Order: sequence, then C-alpha cells, then structure tokens
Amino acid sequence: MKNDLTRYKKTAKSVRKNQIRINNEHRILAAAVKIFAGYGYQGATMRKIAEEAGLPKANLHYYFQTKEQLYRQVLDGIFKDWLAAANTFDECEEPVEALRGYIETKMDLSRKRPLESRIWAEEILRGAPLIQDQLEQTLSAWLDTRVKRITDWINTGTIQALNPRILMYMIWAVTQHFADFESQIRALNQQQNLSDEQFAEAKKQVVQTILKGIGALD
Amino acid sequence: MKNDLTRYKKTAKSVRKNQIRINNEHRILAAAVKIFAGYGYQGATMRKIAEEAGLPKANLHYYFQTKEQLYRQVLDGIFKDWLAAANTFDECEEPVEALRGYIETKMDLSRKRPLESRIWAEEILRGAPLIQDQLEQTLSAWLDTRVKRITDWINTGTIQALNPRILMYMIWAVTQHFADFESQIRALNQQQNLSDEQFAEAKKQVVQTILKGIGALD
DNA sequence: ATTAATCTTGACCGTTTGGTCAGGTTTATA
DNA sequence: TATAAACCTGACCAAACGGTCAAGATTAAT
Repeated sequence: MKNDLTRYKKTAKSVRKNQIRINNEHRILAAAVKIFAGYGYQGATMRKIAEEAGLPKANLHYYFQTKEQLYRQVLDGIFKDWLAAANTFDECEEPVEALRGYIETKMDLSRKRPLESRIWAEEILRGAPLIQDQLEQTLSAWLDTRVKRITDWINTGTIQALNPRILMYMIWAVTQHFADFESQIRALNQQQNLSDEQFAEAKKQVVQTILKGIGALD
Repeated sequence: MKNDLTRYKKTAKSVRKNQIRINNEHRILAAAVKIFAGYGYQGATMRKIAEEAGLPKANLHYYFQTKEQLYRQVLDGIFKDWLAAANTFDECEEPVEALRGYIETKMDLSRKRPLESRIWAEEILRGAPLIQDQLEQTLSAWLDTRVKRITDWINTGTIQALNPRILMYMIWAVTQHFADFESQIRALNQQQNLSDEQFAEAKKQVVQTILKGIGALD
C-alpha cells in the first residue's frame, strides 16, 4: 500500500512536472502558429515568437532546439488535424453525402483554423521542402483510396465520368481558398471579413456547385 | 532636315541609352521573380537575386533603391498581367462562352506563369500589406462590374440563382491552385509535374464542372 | 534537509542581412 | 576630342538573425 501511495505520488508529481513542459510547449506552439502564419517561415523570428508567447527567447531554445524543429512540430500538428478532418470522407456510402460532409468539414476547418491553413499553403508554395515525404507517402496513400471510391461511384453511374484526382484538387482549392485568401476576400467585401451568414452561404454554394457540377445532383 | 536628322540621332541614342537601363531592369526583374517565387519576400535576398541576374549586388541598388521597391515593381507587373487576362471575361455575351474563356485564360496563365501566381499568393497570404489598395480599388471595381453581368445572366434565367462573388472566388481558387500548389500536385502525381495532356484534361474538367455546377450546361 | 533534475534567462557570438559610397569605367553629346 | 551624364562595383557598415552558455532559481525525490 505504501508502495501504491508512493507510486501514486510519483505519478502525480511527474504529471505536474510534465505539466510545466506541456504548458510551455503549448504556449510556444500557439505563438509559433500565429507568427509563422503572419510572417512566413523566413519572416518569423524567434524573438517575435518569444514575445508572442511572453517568454525569453532563450527559453524557446530550451524546449525546441532550433527554429526548424519548432516549425516542424507546427506542421506536424496541422497535418494531424488535416487527416482527422479527411476521415469524414468515409462516413457515408453515397457520393452526395460523403462529398457534402467532406467539403463542409474542410470549409469549417478553413473558417476555424485559417492560420494553420496559411502555414500549410506557404509550405507548399515554397515547394514543400519539409513535408514532401508526408505528401508523397501519407497524403498520396490517402488520395489513392479515395480515388478508388470515386471510381466506384463513376462505374455504378452515381456520378458522371471524370478524373477523381482533379475533383479532389478542386475541392481542396476552393475550401482552402477561404482561409488562404482571406485578406483578398476581405478587401472585396468592404474591408470586412465574411460574416457567419456570408460564410454559411459560401459553404452552401460551394457544396451545391461542386455536387451539381459532377452530376451528383438533379 | 538637319533638325530632323539631329532629333533622329538623339532619339536613337536615347533609345540605346535607355536600352541599357531597360535591359538591366528586365534582367533584374526576371531574376527577382524567380527568387521571390522560390523563397518568398523575406527569404529572398538581394544577393540571391544579384547572382541569378549575374550582376553585382550594388548594381541592383543602382536600378532599384530598395528591396521593397524591387518587390513592388514585380507585383505591379503581375497585377497588369492579371488585368489583361481578366478582360477575356468580357469577350462574349453568353455566360457559357464568357466563363469558359475566362476560366481557360486563367488556367493558361497558371500554366505559363506559375512563379508570378505564387508571388501573388504569398502576398495575399501575408495579408496583402503592399497591394491592399489595388485590391480594394482596382480589383474591387473590376469585380463589381462582373458581378453585375452575372446578375443579369441570373435575372434572364441563363444561369441559376447564386452569389456571383462566391462564383468568382471559386474560379480564382481552382485556376490558381494549379500554379500555387504545383508541388503538392507533383507529389501526388508520381513526382512528375502534370504533362500537357494531363493539364489539358484538368482544364477541360474544371470548365465542365463549374459551368455545369451553376446550371449553364445541360 | 539534501541532493538531483529541471527550468529560466541576460549576456554574448559569429553570420547574414539590406543598404551605402567613393572612385573608376563606359557611353552620349557637341 | 573634351565634357558631362550614366553606369558599375569592391569594400564597407549597422542592425538583426539563430543559436549558445554559464549561472542562478525552482521543483522533485529521498
């Protein structure tokens, strides 16, 4: 029993100690997302991230040895969110509901996490120097299986004949556009970000146009 | 006559002298496009641009006083190309041919000038710090008149009811995606850029999906 | 109460950055 | 041929960068 108590105490203290690390890593990562999204990888400086996090710069290097390692962890987190959202593609058998759910989930992700979307976009814009492997392996494998599902829909006549990859590129392009080009959309909307109502309208129209465009509606 | 000859000589020499400046400015701007597209504004250095142009760094500062001024001229050039392409929107009265022509022109621009598209995308990603005015004025005015044309199409029942602005955002998103996310598409295409045939297929499918999606086909 | 492990941080370092400038060279004009 | 204007460039500079480190503070474990 003493043993148990000791272990319990140890665990509790470990948890609390880890908590310091976990808390600070979270704080730094959150600050890093803001700064990387706002300035790009090169434009972001460890000093700016430290200020945003409210910590001395040297402290950042205690938790993340280099700027590149910090950036890599940010990218990893984004990729995990992306994969989680991507699974909504498989929740329905029917093309209309599967695609509608996927498009809406991607739109919601753009709305709720625009910073992450922009970091991802910039990384790809620069030629994906750090995430090429993930693209060529994880993302490529994910896409392959969905291409097969779409091909099945085509073969059963549920949607019209088309290149499934190009369809996916179109969905990615449109959904992510609302995060990545937010500042352009704002400039064209009387300097106001889209309201919730406007965004809901956009989401609906995007779904409608794509589903109708591939012959899954009407 | 002597006057004419003198003027002619003067003009000729002026032209040739200007030619030195024009040539070098072109050389520097072309190098700047490559470097800014490959590294982003912050990642691009005057040294890299100078190397790409084959000129000493100090020479760049002779023609363009600061890095920001050089970057601004690059952006101006891109915007002019964009506006030129945008006019294809007005070449046809009918929505099908007007939109098809516009989408195809934008796709061709992505194919032929991906570097410029990426520079533009990065500028917007960063919040458009230098081109906000152009977006809020020139681009906004351009969009307004096209919104009216699309609204006319809706009112005459040529296409279905929709928000014209969102339609334009979708077109921009999809067409520019093929330039901006080229490295992702490459990673998902056996590490090969889209061939001319693949790109032609994409162009066709994009046109088809959007036109059908807004009820302008079938 | 001691000891060990973890965390914190101001001061510092070598490198790279955008930008300057004096002085030389080339080109244009008369 | 003489003179002015335009062009060229190696050497240089202050500022900012990512990263290091020693020394102190805090927390954990016995």
